[in-house]
Amino acid sequence: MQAKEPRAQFHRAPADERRLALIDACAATLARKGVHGTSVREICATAGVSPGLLRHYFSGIDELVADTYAAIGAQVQAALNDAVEAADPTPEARLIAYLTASFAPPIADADLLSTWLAFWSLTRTDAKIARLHDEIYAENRITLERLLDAHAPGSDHRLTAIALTALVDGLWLELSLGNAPFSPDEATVLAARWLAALLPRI
Amino acid sequence: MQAKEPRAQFHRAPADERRLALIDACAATLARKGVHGTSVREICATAGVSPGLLRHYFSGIDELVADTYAAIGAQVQAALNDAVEAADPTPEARLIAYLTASFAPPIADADLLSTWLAFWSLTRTDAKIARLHDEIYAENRITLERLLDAHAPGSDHRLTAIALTALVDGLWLELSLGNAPFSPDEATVLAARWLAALLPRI
DNA sequence: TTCCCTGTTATACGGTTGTATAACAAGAGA
DNA sequence: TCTCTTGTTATACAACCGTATAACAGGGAA
Repeated sequence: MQAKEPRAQFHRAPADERRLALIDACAATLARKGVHGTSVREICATAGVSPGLLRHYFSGIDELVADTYAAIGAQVQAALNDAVEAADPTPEARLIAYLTASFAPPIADADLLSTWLAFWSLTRTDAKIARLHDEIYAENRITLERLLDAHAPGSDHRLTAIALTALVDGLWLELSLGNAPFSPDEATVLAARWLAALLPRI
Repeated sequence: MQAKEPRAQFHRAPADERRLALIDACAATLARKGVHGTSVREICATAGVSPGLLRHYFSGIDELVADTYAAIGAQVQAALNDAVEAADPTPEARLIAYLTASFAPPIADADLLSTWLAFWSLTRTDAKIARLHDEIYAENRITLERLLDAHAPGSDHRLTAIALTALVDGLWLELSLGNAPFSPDEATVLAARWLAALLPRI
């Protein structure tokens, strides 16, 4: 005979804290199980919470994913900015630091890539995700253009920033996918070399 | 009252043809619906075939996806090679053609990107997909190194090929995601400029 | 201590998933 | 024309999906 299970104990958390826990759990699940394996139940299990609670804080799983994108995007941008601030205060060192931060943790990370791939793959079908993508990449590009301008003032760095972003993204992708035919150090060398080729000393 | 539906007419196809049709349908579904919306039923509906048939040709949906990756990868490599052969027969023109073919159809294509993202996202969890990825990228890199060597013989082009691949991948990604802040023509200009910076006249 | 609001859980629902299986019929070979 | 192989369909199944709802209980307010 089946004894009736007592209702599980639980803790009432402040709204902000619970929302953040769900966002973290969403990112972790996307990283570990991929888009395919990410469900309401899986996310809530990771967060240690009953499945129904998700809809108490979010209109649905789509909104949670979008909010997770925004949060992860901000984390990445913050990590990049931290790297810049930790570098020597010369324009060139700051620029190199910004470019090469993508080749070391926490940015070069298989989990982060898995999460990011999930966001990319939603860009086609979810307009909100597409808008977030545009915002995040625009901010990234503007930051890079500013650093380029500090290093070589006056000229137009739009295309240079676009190309450097593409290079870094491509190297980051291969590194994070695993089994890359080059090391993080080599990626750093490449970024520095290409920067020097494009921006000879003024 | 429900009249009993007559069994649908069907056509017996050669094995190769049916397998190919299912692979095409799988790619189309991944492109149109994303990983999330790609199911056995969806693929078979796209192929105009009953759901059970998939398992007559593949051990399951995972094997079909892997075979689709191999097929699409071969198509991409073929398109790149076609671009090279259509170019002027000078080493430089062939090299540029290889690099910039990624910025025009059929390679710069939102559908292809969606499919590719699905493959990438499976790399973590599916060892077969990971192995395919390594093979496809290794072949791509070797081809590029050969073209580089024809243009500037003698030196070691490993890192150059890696960097050019990363640059092209990054530009291709942004172009295919849509709303890129640059045009395909600008991407072509960038690839040519960076190539010139790395490989000054011999 | 008691009350009461509401964050949280448990459960239910219809729909979809991947796979298994048996019945059917297309179409080649005799 | 007939037979037989087998490619194909139809159906069934348990497990899972996202969401809706009502009952419960944590814990601050009084």
